[in-house]
Amino acid sequence: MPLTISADVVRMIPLFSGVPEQDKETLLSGGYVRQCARGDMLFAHGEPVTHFYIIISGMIRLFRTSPDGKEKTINVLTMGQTLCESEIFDVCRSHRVNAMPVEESAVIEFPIEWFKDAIRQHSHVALNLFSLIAHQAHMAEIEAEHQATMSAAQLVACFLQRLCVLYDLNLHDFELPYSKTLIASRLGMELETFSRAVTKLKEYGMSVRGTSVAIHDVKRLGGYVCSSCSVSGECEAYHSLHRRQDYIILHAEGMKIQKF
Amino acid sequence: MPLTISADVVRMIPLFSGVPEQDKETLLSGGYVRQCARGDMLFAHGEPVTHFYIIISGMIRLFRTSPDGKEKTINVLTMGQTLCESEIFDVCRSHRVNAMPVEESAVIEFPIEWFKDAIRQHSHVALNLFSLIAHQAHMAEIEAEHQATMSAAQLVACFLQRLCVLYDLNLHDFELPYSKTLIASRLGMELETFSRAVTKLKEYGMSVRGTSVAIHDVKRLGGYVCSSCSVSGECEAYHSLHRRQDYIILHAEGMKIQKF
DNA sequence: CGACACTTTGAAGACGATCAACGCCGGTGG
DNA sequence: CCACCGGCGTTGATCGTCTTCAAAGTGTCG
Repeated sequence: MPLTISADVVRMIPLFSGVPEQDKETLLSGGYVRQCARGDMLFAHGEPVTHFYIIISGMIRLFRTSPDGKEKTINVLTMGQTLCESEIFDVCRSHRVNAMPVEESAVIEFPIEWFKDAIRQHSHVALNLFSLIAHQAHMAEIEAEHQATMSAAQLVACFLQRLCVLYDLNLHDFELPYSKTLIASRLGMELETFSRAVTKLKEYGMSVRGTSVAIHDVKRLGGYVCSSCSVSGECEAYHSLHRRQDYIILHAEGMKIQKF
Repeated sequence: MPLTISADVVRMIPLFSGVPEQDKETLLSGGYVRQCARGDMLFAHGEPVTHFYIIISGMIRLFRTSPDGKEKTINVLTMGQTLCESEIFDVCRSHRVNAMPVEESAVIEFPIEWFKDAIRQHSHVALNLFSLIAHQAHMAEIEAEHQATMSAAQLVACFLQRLCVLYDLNLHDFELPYSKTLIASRLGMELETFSRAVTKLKEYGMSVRGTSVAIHDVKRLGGYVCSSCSVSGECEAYHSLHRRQDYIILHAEGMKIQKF
């Protein structure tokens, strides 16, 4: 059954940013709320794409399995974020990833045909979806570049600082939003490698105790660098605290120079 | 000055696929042809984004430079492909990459405001642009996953087979479209590593002599696997020869098992 | 023929994966 | 209350892979 979603949650949905309240209601009324327990599959790689999803609570992990049984986490999504943005437009109508809640979660699901029709009639949402996908493409490119050029320690330093931007956390003292095992998998490295990377980063002004992290010296860790001006180096630390995901650390410079 | 572009070239532009001839003409009339010599910069990382580009001849390399002076090639584009698809929508109005012709090239350039206006009036083009960006996002994700999970030899095997699909080459005998140095940089590895990877692949049914490559045994190299059905393994080799870029090798299975 | 760009090969070193052992903690059952 | 267990994370040792540096080989074009 359609269900009223708390206004706080609706405000967290980037897809709806700037969209008139009335349109949001119309759109939400076409969705059904689905609860999903930790470990259930929301959908699996290869299954036909039937819905578009908006997460309203919890945390969902996207991952792929390789033939030798290893799992690579593609991303971890939380409240307000969406699933299958580009899959619903793919000529090949099946899921490209597995989606599984890390913890008890709830999503709103929209039948794809209904949803495609809806965005045709709500151009503002279409535009948001467009910039969302454009942004994802950008981030994925950066990700690929990082994987190809950065050391494990750099990847970790970069990721943790981006986490702070994304979740609006206080750099100088925050809690990891999910387990180290999950972070390691997200970064495409082994848990042991992650653990050692963290140890290394302690020499660079970062302390970690369980899930509590404190980054004392941002600049020593590489600092925030806007992906668009990293060449000229005009970006300042904290440039990124505007909760803009496209500010990322492109190069943890200090670390590279000091070759730890 | 606006210039008439050969119909053959226009047919190669995915952005225009399915668009009425008349609309193509209208759109093209808003662009100016720009010649660009090998080694010139078409635009540089950090500069303001002023145009949208369609390549009409030659080959253009996108790359970024890290603070320690290393260059990472993001992609190599040829006739029919476009530049700055998502950059023109970015809130941060500056280039995210450097663009430099590998060889004498020509592009049509459109002032971004004019172009944005044009796609508003040509919904078919807008839709094409949308699916182009969605596809790029997908490929970038795959790329990041590959970088994180594949060995150098697997990356090379995968890349070469994708090249054949992309450029419609005969797997059993084709010429590399660009230098090994460029391919290595594109794959984020050193030239030496690339060279050794190729040597290794010779044991797996591939011969390379200069720029001539022949893949004798596709299945031994990992084969083509559709990214959407790789789990079930129902895809056949040659599944991908339909010149569909979204068919890629997700896992070079044989190679992994044989652990070369 | 020589200059130069491009590529290959070898040897040494850095880095990450893997395997194994152990510590820590929260929960369950006796 | 304690013993046991399983999930999670750390640490150490070893091994394979990729980078780096150095040298030599190949090819093309003037």
